[in-house]
Amino acid sequence: MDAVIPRRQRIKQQNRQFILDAARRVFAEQGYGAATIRDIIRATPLAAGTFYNYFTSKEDVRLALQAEAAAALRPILSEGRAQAATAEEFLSAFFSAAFALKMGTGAVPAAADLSAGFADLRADLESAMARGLFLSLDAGALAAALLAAAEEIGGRLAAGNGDAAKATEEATLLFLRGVQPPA
Amino acid sequence: MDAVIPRRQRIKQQNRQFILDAARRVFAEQGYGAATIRDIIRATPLAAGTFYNYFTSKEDVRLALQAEAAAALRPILSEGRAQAATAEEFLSAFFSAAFALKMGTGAVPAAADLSAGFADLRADLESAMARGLFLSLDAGALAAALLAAAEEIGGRLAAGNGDAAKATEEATLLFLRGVQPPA
Amino acid sequence: MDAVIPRRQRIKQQNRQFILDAARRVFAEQGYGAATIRDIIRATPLAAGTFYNYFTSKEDVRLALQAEAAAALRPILSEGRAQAATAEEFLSAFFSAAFALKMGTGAVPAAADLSAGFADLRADLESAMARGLFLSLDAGALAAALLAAAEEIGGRLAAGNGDAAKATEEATLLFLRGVQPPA
Amino acid sequence: MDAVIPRRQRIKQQNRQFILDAARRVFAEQGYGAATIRDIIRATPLAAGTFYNYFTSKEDVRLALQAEAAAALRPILSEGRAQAATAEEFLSAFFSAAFALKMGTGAVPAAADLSAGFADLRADLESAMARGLFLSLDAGALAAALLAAAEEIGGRLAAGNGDAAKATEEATLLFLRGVQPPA
DNA sequence: TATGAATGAGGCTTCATTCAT
DNA sequence: AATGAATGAAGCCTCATTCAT
Repeated sequence: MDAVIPRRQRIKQQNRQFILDAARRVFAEQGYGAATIRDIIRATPLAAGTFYNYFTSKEDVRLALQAEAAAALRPILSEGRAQAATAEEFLSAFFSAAFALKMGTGAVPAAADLSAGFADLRADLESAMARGLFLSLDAGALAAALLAAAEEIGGRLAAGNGDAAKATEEATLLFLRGVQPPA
Repeated sequence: MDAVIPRRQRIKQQNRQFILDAARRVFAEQGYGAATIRDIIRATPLAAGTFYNYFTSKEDVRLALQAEAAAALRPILSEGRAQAATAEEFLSAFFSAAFALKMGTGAVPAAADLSAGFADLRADLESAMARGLFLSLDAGALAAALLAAAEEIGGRLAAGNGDAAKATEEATLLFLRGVQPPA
Repeated sequence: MDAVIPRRQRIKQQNRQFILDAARRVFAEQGYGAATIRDIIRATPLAAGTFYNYFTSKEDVRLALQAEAAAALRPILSEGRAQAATAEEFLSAFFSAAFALKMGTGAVPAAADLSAGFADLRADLESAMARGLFLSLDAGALAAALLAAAEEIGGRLAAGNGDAAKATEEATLLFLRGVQPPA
Repeated sequence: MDAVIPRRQRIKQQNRQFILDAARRVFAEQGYGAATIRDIIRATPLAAGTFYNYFTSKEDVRLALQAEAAAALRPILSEGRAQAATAEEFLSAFFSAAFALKMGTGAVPAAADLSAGFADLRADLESAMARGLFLSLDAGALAAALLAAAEEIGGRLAAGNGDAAKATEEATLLFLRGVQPPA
């Protein structure tokens, strides 16, 4: 027999999700700063006052959204990296997952903000450096560079047309061997 | 004989600059979306109505600011790259100029948005690839990756503590040779 | 056999009292006008909707509170006056009881609004005038003056520091013999 | 030639007065706590936002109103008392002025809140006590009692029908000689 | 051309009240 | 009865914009 979830609670959960989904759309369209709470509830079947039964401010929604994204991104972004035996596998896994996310082909709601994965990526990089997979660089800076590059290139893929596989390959090579032609 | 600029016109020019400078500060502090025209004029010695003698909207100011930034950034970001004889020189010149800008040590007002230099960088990269300085990659993607990395790492430098010289060196090496340890 | 009060009814009585007590506090703190029904229920362990099982409006609560206060004040304020043989005893009994109430040392919940005792005081005064204890004045005006003075001076006692006994004596003399120094 | 007051400034002054007058009416009708800023501007020919060009809050208006009342009341309430040679003259001058104010027969806008005169009255009383006109009592308590009585009795006069002259006489006698019948 | 007050739309938040559970 | 979430009206305040001076 299925779990008997009380109806009230189910609706509460659903309304909360209405707001989060609407906020994701609105933030993506207008940017966080320009978005208003009214914009969010207007993108919802709920009444104005109902917003405050779930969140206290726009910032509050953003934090919830971030937590949600982090929870969803973490396993996807991390899975390939943990098993990577070489730097190439690591980078390839990272860019592949990141581009999939940005292009919405992943299982994760669109408008994913990769920055949610910063801490994980950094930790994975430090671990990989310790294992000798990577040169020892500033892991924070490298994580920032990888995420920023993935975000930008991924955005370009998502916006126009582009081949995620080829982009993954190029990005991997870029960060693997750099731009210097072989001597 | 020096140019005789009528007094009226000089004041006009000055007021326009008041608004642009205030807008740069305000946009940097609050983000473009969250900023209001009132915020801008409040950061100015001018009266509310005066804004509309110079600009028609917040967007209008943003475009002017972008044009200004592009004009100011172009020579600074480009100068070293044009003369670069090797990829290393090219990258080093780029990151050095970019970090200087982000840290406000450059001659350009802070809060510089590096994206204004995208088109130039891309062109420089294509030229460098043609000359064999760089591997032939997607120049757009590479420009995006370089700018994004510079923006992120530069932001980290500006925010906390960091050594621009060392960051320049690391970033240069990262993009020059990649992360793969020598065989 | 003791009265067997059904449990249900006991709880109902208790909830009603919760609301009345909370309302007294809230009205005292914010004033009747500024207080909201939400303020009242928030000062209660009850849920929002429950309020409407007991009262229909803020005004409704106020009336109930007033009736309660009148019922509680009446015997206290009246007891001494009824037996007073002289004007001095009358006034002394009145001020003593009033100040005790205002200072919360009486048996009655604080924040007592003395105006609830107006009608009684007026009647007592008329009776006392008829007995020749008092000069024949406008009993309504005198009652108003006595209550207002007691309220003000009592408020001063409750707020700051003050000696109720001394204040009672002074107020009694003030209204007994007036401010004129003996010839 | 008359003073040339710039038109803009005249209108500003007028609008400020619109708001103050409206606020006085609204506070008198609904009480300060229950009144809303919207109520005030609705009682005005001005637009909603205009309120904030003049005041920052309801409290701000109240303070301005109080200052205005104090400025208007001070000379009226004080004039007779300063010259009073006897306690009777003092009290008579006080009650006469106070009742005139409350009944709106004075030159001062109605809804006057006598409490604005507290500090002055207290000072006058202390001075009168020093001159031996009054018994030495707690001047603060006496001022409170007089104002409260004047407010209450004055309110009764204003509300219903009443003879201010007779009320003045009775109140004067009450505070002059007290309620005790002559032995 | 600069000023700054007026305007009313619209965003934020809380409220009274209802009603399914 | 008690609960507490939903509703939308309404209060608070700031905004973009206009326009008389």
